[in-house]
Amino acid sequence: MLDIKFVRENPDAVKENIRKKFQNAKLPLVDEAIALDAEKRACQQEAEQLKAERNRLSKANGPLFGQLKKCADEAQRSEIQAQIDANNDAVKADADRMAALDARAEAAAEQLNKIMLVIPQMIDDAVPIGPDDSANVEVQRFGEPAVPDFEIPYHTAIMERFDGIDMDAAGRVSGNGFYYLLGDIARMHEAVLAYGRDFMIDKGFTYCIPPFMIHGNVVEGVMSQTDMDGMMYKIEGEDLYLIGTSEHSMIGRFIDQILPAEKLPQTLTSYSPCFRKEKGAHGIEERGIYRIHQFEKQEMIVVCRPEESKAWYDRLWQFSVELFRSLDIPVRQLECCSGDLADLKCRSCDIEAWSPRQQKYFEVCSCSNLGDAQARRLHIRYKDESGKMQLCHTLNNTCVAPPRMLIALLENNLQADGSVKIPKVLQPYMGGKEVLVPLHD
RNA sequence: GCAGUGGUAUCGAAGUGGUCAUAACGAGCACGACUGGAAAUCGUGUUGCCGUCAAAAGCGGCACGAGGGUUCAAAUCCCUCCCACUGCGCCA
Repeated sequence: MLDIKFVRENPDAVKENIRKKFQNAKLPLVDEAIALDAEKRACQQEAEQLKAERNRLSKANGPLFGQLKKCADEAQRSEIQAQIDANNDAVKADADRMAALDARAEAAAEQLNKIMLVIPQMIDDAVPIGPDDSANVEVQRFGEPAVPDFEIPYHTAIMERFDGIDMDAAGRVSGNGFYYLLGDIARMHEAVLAYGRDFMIDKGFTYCIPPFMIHGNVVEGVMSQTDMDGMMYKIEGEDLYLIGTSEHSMIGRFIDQILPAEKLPQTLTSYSPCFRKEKGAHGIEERGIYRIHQFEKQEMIVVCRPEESKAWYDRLWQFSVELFRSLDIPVRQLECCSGDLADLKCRSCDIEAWSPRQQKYFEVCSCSNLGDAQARRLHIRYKDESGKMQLCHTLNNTCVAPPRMLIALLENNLQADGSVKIPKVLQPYMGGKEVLVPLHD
């Protein structure tokens, strides 16, 4: 969501940004937006002049009615009454024109808003240019991606050795995309979450458990229309959506708020289940608990001053790297290219964990700087030292999403004998266990 | 879920169709005066959005929980919805 004033003054930059994102079909929207904006303002200006006149005449009637009540003289009374009638007639004369102008301005504003929701956010200079995810750029690796000399089974197969998963029952009960986790595997799931939570608390973040359902206007504020259609589950008959990530309710928390400057930055780590339709995403490597309709996640979000968001972005993704390295999981940072970047984002990168089975990296965290896009839609502002209102910037990053991260954890800690080492930092959350021994083959 | 009460600026609160709603009154906050310094006291200031403007000032429009309606004119009357509090009911 860009500022229409910015679009008006920098149409070429906005178009260039659209080209960089390989969305040339949207190029005409820029001129359409500018035309609609001009139409809106012209109608608004004329309507406001008429309203000013109406207000003046109506206000003048007030004292006249007062005089009318007090006055006994018949001649004077009819004179006052004539004046009132003249005022009323003058107001009525312009009523139709005013209504028409209002309607035109409103129609233009509505259409303009639709377009503005679709014009992408200006991307950060650091974003590599490319058409789709194939052009994403590996920036850095952390840890040695080891390949063991024994075979690593698919993650559901590993879990089954511990009687840790029941996909069949989940299918019967809820359909494709759900899971039952059991025993030590379920406990490990919670251990990872709890560890992630404490990790972020140690970084100074405030732990939060948010609402898991939110109103439609909040959903529209935090994500683009296309993302919304492909992700969000709506509650029938209510203005409520199941959240796709706690980012939605966490950023929504600041809707219509003017934050005192000293309350920034807001740094929060939130737990929630996440519900996603995952429309159209299927494949051989997406079975099991890799891509599901419901999972749990520890998230981190930051609301800060505009000039601080770039620094926070770097800090946030580094937290993810540090967390995964503390669990001995090799990771890499993958910078999202312009074409793969969601329309609301200025910059985004994934932290990917090493899969020794596939011998490649797969996404476990996603870190994004939304700039002022969410703040503009949700009216999240702060008053700076000079008393001026400013939009905040918002950022979010996965701390840990256990079902998917369990895949990395199990694969990277699997031993030749089928047991799974429990990383030291997780042991306190696993009742002190150092290793999980399979119950059967 | 039912009933009652309420929602006005940073907070409390007055205002029940016009004749000072940006909003009385009280508090808070900021600045100034007084003081050796402070308290107290006195004075001044203190909503946001949009438009106009290069910008500021100024001017105009909009906003009294949200959205509609009646009217020349709505915080005030009517309708729908939301939220909070209290009581009852139900329920982890």
